[in-house]
Amino acid sequence: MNIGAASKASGVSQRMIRHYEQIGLIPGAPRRDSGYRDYSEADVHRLRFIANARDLGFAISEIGTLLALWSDQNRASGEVRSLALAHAEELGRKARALEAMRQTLLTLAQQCHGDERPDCPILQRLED
Amino acid sequence: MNIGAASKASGVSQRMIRHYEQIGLIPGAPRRDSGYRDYSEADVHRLRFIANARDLGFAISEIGTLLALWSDQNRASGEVRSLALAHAEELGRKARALEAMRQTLLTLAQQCHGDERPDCPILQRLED
DNA sequence: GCTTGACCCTGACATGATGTAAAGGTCCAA
DNA sequence: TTGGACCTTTACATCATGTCAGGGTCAAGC
Repeated sequence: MNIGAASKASGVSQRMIRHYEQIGLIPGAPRRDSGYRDYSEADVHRLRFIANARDLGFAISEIGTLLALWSDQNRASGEVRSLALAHAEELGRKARALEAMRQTLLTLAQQCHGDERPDCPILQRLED
Repeated sequence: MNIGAASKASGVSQRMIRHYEQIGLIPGAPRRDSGYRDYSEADVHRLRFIANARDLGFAISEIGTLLALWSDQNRASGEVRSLALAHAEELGRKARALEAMRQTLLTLAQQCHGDERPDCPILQRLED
């Protein structure tokens, strides 16, 4: 399977497939005489795994660990679980930070009459 | 005032002050004979404005608009308000996306016994 | 006056994940 | 055989920020 087909089947862009190969996240695909990369179903499976992990917000480095655990038949599920929980906590931190910014903005916007007059509590707050 | 003092007074790193100057977010500071940049209180004031806006998650391009509105005595507060509300909505979108990822992970982690056994619903989910 | 340490300058490289574009080789069907 | 769709590598861009190197400046103390 060429990289284009592997990309379509996995949902990972060609650009990122090559990138993952370059940074060592996935092994280099075997090449045909033409130099074209050749992918198997198992490769596509792994790429889909990566895409799913990205969709859950895991960073590339974490995905490296997940891939290692995935292919380790003797893994302890506790390891995967604590990695997931740590990541969930990090996501929560980020979400709360964004939400706090949002609340601040909503509060300020509420205090702003928002008409033609130049007077504006939002700008005043940014000044302090 | 040298850039170091301006940085301390405003909370913006020297690196970022130079960067903001380079991308045109702030005007270039006047130079002494030595080539050192020289900052006024007004400059520090503007830098603090930028730092506050960054803390509220505004992107540089948005801050450019905010700075223009800030220095426009004839601005309509409605403009600032709608910019802030649009940004708040964007923050909400991001926060909700992170929260959804987090919930998915927590649900999966709950279904994972998390012990020495290799069986793990989290990895199974990533496979699909 | 000289040294020393703290400060400043520019330029470059790095991050993380991804897109895009250029310049060129390959494959297949008509 | 030709055209179009595909592949290759390389390089540059994004966004905000850090850090480092190699060099100039300033001020205080000797």
